[in-house]
Amino acid sequence: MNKEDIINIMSDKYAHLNDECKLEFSNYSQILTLKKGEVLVKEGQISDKAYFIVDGSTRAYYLKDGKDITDWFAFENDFICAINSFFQNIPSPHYIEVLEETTLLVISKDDIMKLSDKYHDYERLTNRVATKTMLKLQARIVSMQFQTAEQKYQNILLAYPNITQRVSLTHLASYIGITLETLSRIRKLKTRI
Amino acid sequence: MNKEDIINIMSDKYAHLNDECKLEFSNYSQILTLKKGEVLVKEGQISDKAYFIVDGSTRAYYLKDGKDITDWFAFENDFICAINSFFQNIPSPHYIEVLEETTLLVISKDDIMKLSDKYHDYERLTNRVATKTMLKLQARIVSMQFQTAEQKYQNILLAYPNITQRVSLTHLASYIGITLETLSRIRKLKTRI
DNA sequence: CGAAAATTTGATCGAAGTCAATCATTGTGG
DNA sequence: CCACAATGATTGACTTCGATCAAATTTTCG
Repeated sequence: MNKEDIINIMSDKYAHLNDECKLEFSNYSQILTLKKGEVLVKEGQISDKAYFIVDGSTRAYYLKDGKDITDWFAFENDFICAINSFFQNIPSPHYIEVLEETTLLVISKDDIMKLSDKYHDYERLTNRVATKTMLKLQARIVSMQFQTAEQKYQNILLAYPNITQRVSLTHLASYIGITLETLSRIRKLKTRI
Repeated sequence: MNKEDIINIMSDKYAHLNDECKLEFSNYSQILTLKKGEVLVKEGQISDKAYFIVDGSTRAYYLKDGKDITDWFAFENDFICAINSFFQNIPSPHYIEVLEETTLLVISKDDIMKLSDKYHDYERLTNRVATKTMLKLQARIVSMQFQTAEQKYQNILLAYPNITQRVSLTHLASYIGITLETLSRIRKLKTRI
């Protein structure tokens, strides 16, 4: 896929961009293809890049006391960045890695800021991305606070019906805030009933 | 305080607004003063209003199986709205109430959208509000996922050192996702040591 | 094919929840 | 301005869900 097509998808999904804005965005961004397991961001690094997933999947995770905890998945037509580092210019607590062969569009924060200052359309697009992310985080807090391990699992299946085919149960369990063992037991019960 | 002063504070805190934009915002917004316990939004209501707290405090909460769970506090110079209802035009799962005598600036979603479409400055301001909220939610997820009840309490004290003087322990406990009894026990230990 | 990674299964434990009974503080009407 | 009801906070006894630790089994892939 070429950059213009990708930017059109983005424009359709988030907010309309005028032609001049699209063109300039195209000039500022690069297409990147990575193999499974390759790393976009490492812990401790200050990352000023945002990634739009054209095809494939990625996850952000931390190592908390040696344990690998997935904090975010991003699939086709999603954005991902090292959220704390990107917005607060601090060392990233997250790693970001690619879960399969993945094609991305990369743009730097500087360029996003230039585009946002110059084009109202682009400011609107980043606003929509932030707002959608905000709503998703809000829903996740409700899920974490009120749901049992089993409800959390059912809930993620509703949002992403085929997620178990795309990510390992280890990553999925840590994402919904339960242990791998508990997830395994929940799944066992479900197939029985 | 008059509207112009309030809008200047908002412009300073979030993103600069030009004079024309400030003036128009002033025309679209209303000052409202409420007494302790008065309600801004009720569960089930579709709320299209955003509130900027000039002075006082508010909280958003749900009734989950009869239990009152605080989901958000807003103090001076914070925004608050019924986040799900406002952005997705659905019945609000939240109530929003005023915790003490509180002065607010109210603006409707329609007017926010008009201002955002017309003024790049205003779009930028709403973008900043969404981004800040997103980062706060993200931090809260990390806190909920990794911290013990005691760490959650220490954590909220770091962010809001005098929060226990402004909100009841009942509300605080539910906000950090622990029971009132557990919070009480944590506080007892701390004063002893 | 065989090693490494992922998942399942089992046994045990503990942090925090629940339920229940005071105790303390606050605010209002007589 | 006090009484006392209502609300908020503390304390205790007990329970539970899901974590942890450990081992076995299955899957993946070089």
